[in-house]
Amino acid sequence: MSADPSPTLEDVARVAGVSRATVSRVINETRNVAPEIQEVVRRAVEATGYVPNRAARSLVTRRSEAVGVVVAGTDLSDSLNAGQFLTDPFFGRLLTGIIGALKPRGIFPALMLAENEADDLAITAYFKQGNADGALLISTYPDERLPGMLAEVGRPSVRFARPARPAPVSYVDLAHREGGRMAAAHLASVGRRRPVAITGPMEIPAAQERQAGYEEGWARHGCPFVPSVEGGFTYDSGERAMKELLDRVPDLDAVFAASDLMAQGAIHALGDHGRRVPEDVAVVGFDDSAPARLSRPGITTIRQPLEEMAAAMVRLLLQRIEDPSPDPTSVIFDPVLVLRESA
Amino acid sequence: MSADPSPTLEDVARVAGVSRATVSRVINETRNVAPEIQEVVRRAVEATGYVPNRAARSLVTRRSEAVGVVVAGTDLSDSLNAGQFLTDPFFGRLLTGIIGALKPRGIFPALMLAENEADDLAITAYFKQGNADGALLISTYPDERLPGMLAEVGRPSVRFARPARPAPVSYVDLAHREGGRMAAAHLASVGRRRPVAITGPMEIPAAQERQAGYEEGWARHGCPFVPSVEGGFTYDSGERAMKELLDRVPDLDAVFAASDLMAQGAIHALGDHGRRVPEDVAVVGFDDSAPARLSRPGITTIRQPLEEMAAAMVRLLLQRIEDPSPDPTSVIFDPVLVLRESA
DNA sequence: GCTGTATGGGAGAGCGCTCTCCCATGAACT
DNA sequence: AGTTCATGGGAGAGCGCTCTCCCATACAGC
Repeated sequence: MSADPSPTLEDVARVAGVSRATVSRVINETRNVAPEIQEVVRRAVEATGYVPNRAARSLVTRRSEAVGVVVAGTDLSDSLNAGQFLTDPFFGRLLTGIIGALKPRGIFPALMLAENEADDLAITAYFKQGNADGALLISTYPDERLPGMLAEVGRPSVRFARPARPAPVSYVDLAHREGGRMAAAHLASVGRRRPVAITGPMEIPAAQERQAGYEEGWARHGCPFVPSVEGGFTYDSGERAMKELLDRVPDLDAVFAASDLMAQGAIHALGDHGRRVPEDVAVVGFDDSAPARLSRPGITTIRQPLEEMAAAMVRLLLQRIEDPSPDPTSVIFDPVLVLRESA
Repeated sequence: MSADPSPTLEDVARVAGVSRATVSRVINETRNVAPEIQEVVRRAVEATGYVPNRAARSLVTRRSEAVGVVVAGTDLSDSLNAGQFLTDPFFGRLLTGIIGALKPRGIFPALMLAENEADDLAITAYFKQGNADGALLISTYPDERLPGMLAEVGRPSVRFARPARPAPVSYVDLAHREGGRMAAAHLASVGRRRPVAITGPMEIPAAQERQAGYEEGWARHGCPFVPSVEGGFTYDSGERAMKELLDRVPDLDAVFAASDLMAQGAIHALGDHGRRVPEDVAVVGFDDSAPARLSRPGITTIRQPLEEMAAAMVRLLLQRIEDPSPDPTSVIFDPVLVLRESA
């Protein structure tokens, strides 16, 4: 039933009665071949069950036709946290988008976790060995070494989110500032006047901009100062931050959390303090992840079009693999307000 | 700074003043080489920044030193569901475990989604091309084609969970029946007497066994009949099933849900009907996923040691890649009861 | 009828490795 | 001293492709 040694180009050529070169040309559509001969070759491929050997092809083309997805972050070191992050709906949506965009090209991405410098080295070596032609970088925290290291070994990369410092990397990002503005505008429109914020880690550009947009939005609505506490995007940090804010601003009536997970934590903390959501306090999250949909009350949130962003990352990367000469570029997407019960 | 064309074995050999073969022997530790010469070669590798070309190596060894992780399920077809599944903490923990176990071997797994027959074909072709030496299969639903197709092209596979029908595949699984028993025993031990169950999809062996164990456990505690409703492991299905059970068994005081997500849905449904958890109704989930930890009340659950199971999958697969001759084998792990507030 | 020019096919080198031979050396026996 | 044998190094084939040449043929233009 199964061919013992896989058939090679040579075998197909013999069956078709042509040369190896001709078969190769038909398969790769690399030069004109007479239609009759194409037909004969196709039939021979069918008959032999031929599938090109990727290693042999890669050896001469110097392309692997593979890409890597690198998940970087400072806090993946224990498996629980890493599980947490891979588990983050944010990541799931992004990954699904990437896989979907790659599928038509017959590419399945290799997944790597970069937790420390040793990993960066191992990953760079992996790329240098020719295992993959380029990288899609997803980090929770600004990690600047990898793009440079990969560029060094001639591998382009595309990052999700703008890097904190300039780096040889294209990126896809959201108009975070606009997202923050939308949150403020919505909260103001439902009559709130005592806003607070739970920000993301402020070393992350996205967190800075969400917050800046939020403050800007409130400034426009006549509220020049917004008390805020920094969180870490996680459930626990949201809960803790909310408690602190309730201490500092007992009469608050609106919360913007820079992630849905933090919003969920905040809502639970509010419940513990006897505040009803949204009657007493309105809460807006960020991301539109599963917790936003599933928890009670459903969380009103700012949605990132992650699937489309993932597709853009793939497009950008494949372009740069095809032609490495142009400088890195970027694409910015618009956020969308999703209304649920919490605000 | 960067070597224009990557240095080859030949280059290293020249620098070291030995033959290509000797350098290869040192790098692969494949035969005795005099210590002094080893040293010289190592220095030359260092000096040239040599990294072996994987394609060239694969071409002759017929090994890619890569493995694929195939995520299969019937309901991944729309990106939302796929995102949902990748997003499932269950999957995140498993994937993290796999990546961790593979890392010491310098292997980064290729991720593939199998949603339909075309995908199965594409995936099989991918393996046949020599892109990966073996597959780790994770399916939510029993999918039997892939192991056979992969075996056909000479690629071993290891499955998470026992296949519904016999297949040429090793597997790693949990003692689900024992898990069900533990749930019943715990609920009985906290004084409950009117148990119900929300099962997983009954075509899945794991769902059958959890339920069988649960019923067996209650039978031992003098409760021969346990009303149950079938769910689909999801939040919504848990919510729906709970409503139905409340209709049918208004005086129920214990619920075993075959997944944490369903348990969460059930708890919300109970809340909607004015039942307090755990005062009025005790709820036990399954998996110990993030929702079990994060939701209020925290869900008492049966934990699967997914990280260790993932490591076992990797071990089994690498063994079978090394030596394909032995028949597929399996490893079964024990569940652990994790106490939280819900029961 | 001769040259110029597309057009399409074949020959063969070579990508960077591994691995099987084969050979040189020296130690350990008879 | 001669033979055997273990040890370690080199030569070179060949893995399955792609791609550059080169050549055969056909056809147009003068």
